[in-house]
Amino acid sequence: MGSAEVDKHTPPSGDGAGKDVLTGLSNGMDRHKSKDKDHHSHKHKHKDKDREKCKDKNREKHKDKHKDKHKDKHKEKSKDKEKKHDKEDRKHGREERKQSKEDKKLDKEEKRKEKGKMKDKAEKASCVEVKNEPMSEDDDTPLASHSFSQTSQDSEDDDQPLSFRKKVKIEVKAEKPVKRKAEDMAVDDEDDYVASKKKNKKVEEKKEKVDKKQTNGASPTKRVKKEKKEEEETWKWWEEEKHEDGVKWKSLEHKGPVFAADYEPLPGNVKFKYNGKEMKLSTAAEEVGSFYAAMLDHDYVTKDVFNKNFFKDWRKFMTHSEKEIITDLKKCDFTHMLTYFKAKSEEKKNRTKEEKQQLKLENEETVKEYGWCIIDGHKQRIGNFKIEPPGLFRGRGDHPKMGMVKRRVMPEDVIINCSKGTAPKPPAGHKWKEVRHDNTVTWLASWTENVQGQVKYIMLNSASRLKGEKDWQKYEIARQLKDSVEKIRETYKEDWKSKEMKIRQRSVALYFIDKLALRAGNEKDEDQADTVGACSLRVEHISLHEQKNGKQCVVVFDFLGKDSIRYYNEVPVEKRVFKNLQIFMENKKPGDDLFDRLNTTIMNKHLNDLMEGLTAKVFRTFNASNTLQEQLDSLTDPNSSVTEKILAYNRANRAVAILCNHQRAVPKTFAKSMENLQKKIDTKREAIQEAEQSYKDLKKEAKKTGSAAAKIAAGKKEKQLEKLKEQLMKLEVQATDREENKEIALGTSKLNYLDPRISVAWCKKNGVPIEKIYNKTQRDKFQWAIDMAGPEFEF
DNA sequence: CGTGTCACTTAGTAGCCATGTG
DNA sequence: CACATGGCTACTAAGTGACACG
Repeated sequence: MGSAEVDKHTPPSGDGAGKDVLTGLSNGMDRHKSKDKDHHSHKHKHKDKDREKCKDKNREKHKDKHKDKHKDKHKEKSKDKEKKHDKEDRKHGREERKQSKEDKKLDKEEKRKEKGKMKDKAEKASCVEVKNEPMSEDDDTPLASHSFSQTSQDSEDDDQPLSFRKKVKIEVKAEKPVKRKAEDMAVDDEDDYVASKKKNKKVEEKKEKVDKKQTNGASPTKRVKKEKKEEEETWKWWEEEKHEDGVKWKSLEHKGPVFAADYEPLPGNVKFKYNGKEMKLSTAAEEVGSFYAAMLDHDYVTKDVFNKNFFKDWRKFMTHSEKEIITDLKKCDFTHMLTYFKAKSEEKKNRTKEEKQQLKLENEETVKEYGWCIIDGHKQRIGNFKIEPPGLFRGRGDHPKMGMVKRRVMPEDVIINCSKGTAPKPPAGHKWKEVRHDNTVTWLASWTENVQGQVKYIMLNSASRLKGEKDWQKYEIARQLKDSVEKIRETYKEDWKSKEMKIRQRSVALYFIDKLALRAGNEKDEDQADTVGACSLRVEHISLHEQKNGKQCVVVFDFLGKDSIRYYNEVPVEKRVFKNLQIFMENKKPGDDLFDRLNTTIMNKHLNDLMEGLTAKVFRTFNASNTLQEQLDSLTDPNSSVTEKILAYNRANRAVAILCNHQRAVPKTFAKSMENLQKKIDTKREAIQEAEQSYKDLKKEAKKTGSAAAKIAAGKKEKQLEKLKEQLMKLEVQATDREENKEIALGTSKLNYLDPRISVAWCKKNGVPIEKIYNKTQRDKFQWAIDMAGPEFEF
């Protein structure tokens, strides 16, 4: 992680903002962590007790987890590299945040008690007080000094800070024997299905072509025409009628997932040493130990949390006597194991062609057998048909669970979902955990992973109908937003003036979501990395500057978002927003929620009222696609070469990636490859000069002598020169492109945010082959768009 | 209503592999 | 032909958001 992570934490370049050295974190960060511990575990106990009431099964596990929590609490973190400063700071902030949340909680509880008595009074009072929340209109007086907190303190419930988010997740609970859905669903094999219970709200798209779809593309003529391979790949599902609401398929048949290969014990000559002495480990302990050994070169092993988690989990796999001996990870010597693994992978690389061929074939075989399913009569590719192999959990950022052992998944853990009567056979000697026939979901198989306790799914590939249709629908909603966004913007701007704190917070958060394409920011548990989005921003994540770099009312954002990617941005905002932020931050500690009366549920409920189907993430899609469209319109010169057009496209794409903060680690080989490219350019330049010279000479000579041969030679040279120039141009374009791209990932936006029809239309309009924009997988994923968008399509 | 569960999308990266180059 | 290099795919973590339940 190390270097990569550091890279990530540098501000994104290119949008003109954010070049500063990180400052934002300094505010109040030196605060102390401490005491929170007690509160914390207290909380846990409560929770757990409650839970035990309902589900006593998990008792043991929970106890176990308790211990974890305690131990993990004290992070000693001794030697730390400078680079980690800000991270450290964050951690402190977090500790404090926990603490302050605890405090708030207590506060609130007390209040609640009182409330009973004072209810009537409070109610009356609140009406008044709400109105009294300060919000200076246009005047310039800073509001920072106003005190609203007093009043709001005792005001009624709905203007109270939301209750505090804490909830320490259920640690991997034992599976409860779920069945329900499958059962109350009277599924009949062939083509009966239950209408969904969900209400629908969907985007009705044009679905005229009902005629075409006499049974699933079974029309023989069609088949014959397509013949050959990918007949199914050209299944134009987008011309067919949609399933009725909530139903995802009518028939589904597959072979079940592929399990990870069994563990192969190390050969006897590969030794593990403890405290300098060789030691033969039991198979289980060896397997888990080898996970660690294989990561010895990785940055993870320098992290305390990682080591601690690993060691603790590892011990669970040891025999009694091993446990007794191995008590300190530091005394473990895995180097021999690592050497062995390295040698093995080297060996792998050096395999002969035949061996490789053989392997490839075998691979193809399993894909053929397990990589496809038949859904509604069509063969479709499965996205991930292999079950995740065991290993060490690699959480991103400061993940409290990094290093924990991810257990091997057995058939007994796996739930199969398919049509009745088509269940795949479990591997010999095993049974499935369950077979269900739920056609309201899209997954083929699922299991619960032990580290985070989340369900993992086997689903279809993105080229499939199931995924494609959803994707299409996503963009349709985004386009709808385009139509109403102006009104929505007016509304939230109006709301900045609202008397009600809650509404002002909501409107400011929405402004961020819209303007900056921030994510919604759901609440997170304490046992996940500490990252935020719009609704979960904390005071410590922004700083306000009346004046910065010649701009007024600048808000500096500096926080870790999804995947612990840093978001840094300096944004000039409207005065009203600025003032509101000042108020929101008043009397709060750095670790407190900026929008304490807001969460994503509230936000999304509001959004849904504004437009059916609207949620926070739609803004990201909309803004991304809209930006692309605008950028393409303005950057594309219809008279330029294809190369230049592609550069323009990439630039537009890049603008979106910057908007969405899609970063990547600078490729390790970047500097070198850049150098090489530069060299090439230089050589090319020289070549051009030479060519120019000899061209001139030839021309002169031709003029002088008038000989036809000389003329021809000159003409040839001219052509050559042109060619060279073109090559140079290409190289230069490539260089710029690469430089501008070094820490920006274009793929994510291309794949998830940009309506493919925009790109398709652009290609068609500008005579750019679609292959220049989309590779094979991408073309597969976007078949629908490629097929239906003409050059005139506009987002 | 708060909380947990479930399903599904979005995300970055490791490492494989095709490809071009010297 | 060996090798570097960049592109792509597979992988899986980490989000969002709907809904059920007590």
